[in-house]
Amino acid sequence: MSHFGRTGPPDISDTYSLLILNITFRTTADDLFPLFDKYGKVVDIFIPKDRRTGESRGFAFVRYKYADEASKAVDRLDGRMVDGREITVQFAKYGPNAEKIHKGRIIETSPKPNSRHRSRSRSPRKRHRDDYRDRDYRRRSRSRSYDRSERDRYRGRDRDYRRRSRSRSASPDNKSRRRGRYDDERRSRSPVRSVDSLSPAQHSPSPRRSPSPKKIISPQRSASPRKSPRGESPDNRRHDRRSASPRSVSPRGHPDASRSPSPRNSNGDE
DNA sequence: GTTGAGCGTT
Repeated sequence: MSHFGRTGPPDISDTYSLLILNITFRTTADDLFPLFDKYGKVVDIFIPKDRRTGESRGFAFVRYKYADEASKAVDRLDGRMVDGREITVQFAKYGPNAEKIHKGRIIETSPKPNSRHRSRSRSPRKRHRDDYRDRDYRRRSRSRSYDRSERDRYRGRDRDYRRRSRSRSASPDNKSRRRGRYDDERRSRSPVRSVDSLSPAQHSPSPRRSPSPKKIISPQRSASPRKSPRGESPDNRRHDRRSASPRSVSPRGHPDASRSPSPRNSNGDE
């Protein structure tokens, strides 16, 4: 059952490969096997997974032993609802090594080395989901050496690079525009570490909220530092830094109240 | 935890 795809290509000499598209990211070979096996002898089922996340990429390859059975499976299973999605079943056009395939069967061995490596003239794709992947990988790319070496090993396979070759080189405007909601979430909690990297001076409850850093000490504040119930909240501090105008904004909406406590203190107190 | 055009591994 689960042995599909784990032992490598068992026998591609006389098999007919079917490409299954639009399967869910949770669909496994075990889920597909009973379906396809009903229409013929299934030699192998392979679901390409992402090397980094290990998740399914959303399509699968089913290899039949006989062409007529494969053809029948295409006819019967194409458009079939699997796991809530309508799958697309068709004969594979390319082999594992970029061989040309006719009706799922390899009719040509790997192309000449000096010739064009990959004659896969595919229509331009958009790959918008690379955005999430890219940021996701960078996040867990703590060990770059592993990720790097892994990519090197698979260098030459455009399908491994097609997803990476698009971003990075895009204009900054484009990048910011293509950010999805996931990026927003990440940025939302980014400030957290910013606070962590702040200097200790900013960590302490900042009594200096007046525009004049020199005269930060106020007698009233020193005498009653607890006057403001939320004046020492870390969240408040962070908010102040962003607002850059803490005193101009009063919780009650009275700007005068902020400065009224000691208008002369600001200049006469020292 | 999410997503959705397409062609593949120990």
